[in-house]
Parts: sequence; structure tokens; C-alpha cells
Amino acid sequence: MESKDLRKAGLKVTIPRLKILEILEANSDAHMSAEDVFKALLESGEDIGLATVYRVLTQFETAGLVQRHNFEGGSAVFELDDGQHHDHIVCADCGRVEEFVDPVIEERQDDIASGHGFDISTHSLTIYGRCTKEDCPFRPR
Amino acid sequence: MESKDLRKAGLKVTIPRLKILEILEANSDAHMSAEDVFKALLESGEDIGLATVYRVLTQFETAGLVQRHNFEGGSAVFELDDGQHHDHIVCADCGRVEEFVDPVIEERQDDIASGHGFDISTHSLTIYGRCTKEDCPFRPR
DNA sequence: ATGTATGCAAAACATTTGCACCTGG
DNA sequence: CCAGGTGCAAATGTTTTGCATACAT
Repeated sequence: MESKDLRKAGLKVTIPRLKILEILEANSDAHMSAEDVFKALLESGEDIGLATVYRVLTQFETAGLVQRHNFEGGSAVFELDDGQHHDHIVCADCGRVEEFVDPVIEERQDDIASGHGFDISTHSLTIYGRCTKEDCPFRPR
Repeated sequence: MESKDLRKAGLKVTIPRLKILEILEANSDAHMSAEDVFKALLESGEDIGLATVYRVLTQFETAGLVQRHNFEGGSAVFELDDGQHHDHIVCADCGRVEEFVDPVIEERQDDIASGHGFDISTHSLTIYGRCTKEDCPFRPR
């Protein structure tokens, strides 16, 4: 229960907000679109509108509770922000998303930004590839 | 005139395609959305539909003539693909886009991908920040 | 000629917003 | 009670598609 996180963010503790947090926690290894969250809510019997899901996710993003990513493909995806920055590697076939952090890359980016006269605020690094996992339904055999 | 590039890509050489290539060349330092290209066409007196712009840009992307990027903000942007891979640094204030390549980062990415059991196909690294250029209209002074 | 391209308008999506009603503190 | 939150439907913005016409080869 992170009612506190919500309150700290100046947000009232409401059912929709709590349920959406729950869904995101229950799927903390996934990266869900607003539609995904909406469907998950329906499945768990919650009657929450899609518009609310969008509103809440955007508020959570602003509050620093979640991060929004624009991978390839129409819709944005969200994940809980645990405070640990990380980048992503996405399987172009099965959509699997894995996370990583590379200190060397992080450092180079700071240098590059300042070398270009930019104050870096954030960055987004996504590697696209084809995973060779056994359970990847698209794995070439 | 790169009618050859078009033909090589299996595309008929048509006015719209040539004009769109022209616009992209004339703005090779920019990163234009489909809408931007469309407006530029109108300004140069061409009567080409927006749907055609989208279709052509997508075909060009498939043919490897242009690259599509999904930066933050609603629409995708395109740039000619000169074959030289590079990443981007975008000013969150003025929208300026600069390009860079860092061999160290490139190498680390390959290592990371294989370490995760992925065959890397491409990657997208975008640094977001605030530029300190003199002509940035948002520059804090 | 003939298979492609294009233009236009309509459709399909993803996301946002207006507004009357509900709810948490 | 009352500011803020929610649901629904309508509006927006972007990109795609259907179809009849026009064009490149």
C-alpha cells in the first residue's frame, strides 16, 4: 500500500489510482500500454474508464511514480519508476523487453551532452534486436 | 537526381517521390515530420496529398532511403539515411536536434545485446536536454 | 496497355478534453 | 461540504486505407 506515495504527490488516494498502481506492481517486469492496463483492470473486475487510465498514468509520470517510453509501435508504454535509471533492449519479434544499465555508456553520454553544449536532463537508449530465448515464439530454429 | 535510388528500390520515379526527396535533401540538417514535409511541398507550389507523403515516407523507410524516429511529442520525424549510423541529442526547449556517434557506446551496445542473448538489429539512443546555444529562444540567461 | 501511384475522403488509432456526477478528506 | 476525481462521449491529432482516376514504363 503506497497511499503515502500518492499523498506525497499531492494526489488523492482513490480506488482507480490504487488499482492502477497494483496492476503496475503485479506486472513490474512488463511494460504496459494504457490499453493493457485498462484491460487488466477489466479482467480483475474493476470498472475504470480508459480516459482515467490515461489521466492517472500521466499524473503518475509527472509525480515520478512511473516512466513513459515511446518504443516503436503506436502506443506509449509505462513502467513503475523505482528510481533506478535503466535502458531497454526490445525483441523485434516477440516484444520481450529487458533492462540494463551500463556505467560506461552513462558516462559517455554526459561527456557527449556537455561537448555539444547541452545540459542533459534524460536520455533514452533502446536496443532493438531479435532474442534467441527458447520461449520466443519467433525464434528461428 | 537519384532516380536510380528510387528504381533500385523498386519504386517508380514519380513527381511526388522526387519532390519529397528534394525537400528532405534541402533540409538534410533537420528532422521533419510528415506534416512538415507536406507543408514544405505546399510552399514550393506542389500539389501533393498528405496521404501520399505518409505513403512515400514509409516506402522510403522500407527501402532504406530514410530513417524514422519517434522522439517525444506526438509525431514521428524523418531524415535521409546516408548510411552513417548516428544518435541524437534533442533540446527539450527549442527542439534543436544534433547528431553524434560514439564508438565506445556503439561497442558497449553490441556487448550488452549479446550478453542478453539478442542479435542486435538496430538501436536508438536519444539524449534529451537543454541546449545552451546563444540562439536558443529558451536559453536561460 | 497495365500495373502502380496518387488524391481525396473516410476510417482507424492513440490520446485528450468537456461536463455532469461522485467521492475522499 | 467541496475541491478534486471519475465515467462517458465527443473532440483531437496522427497515420492508414478504400477507391476511382492518373501516370510511368
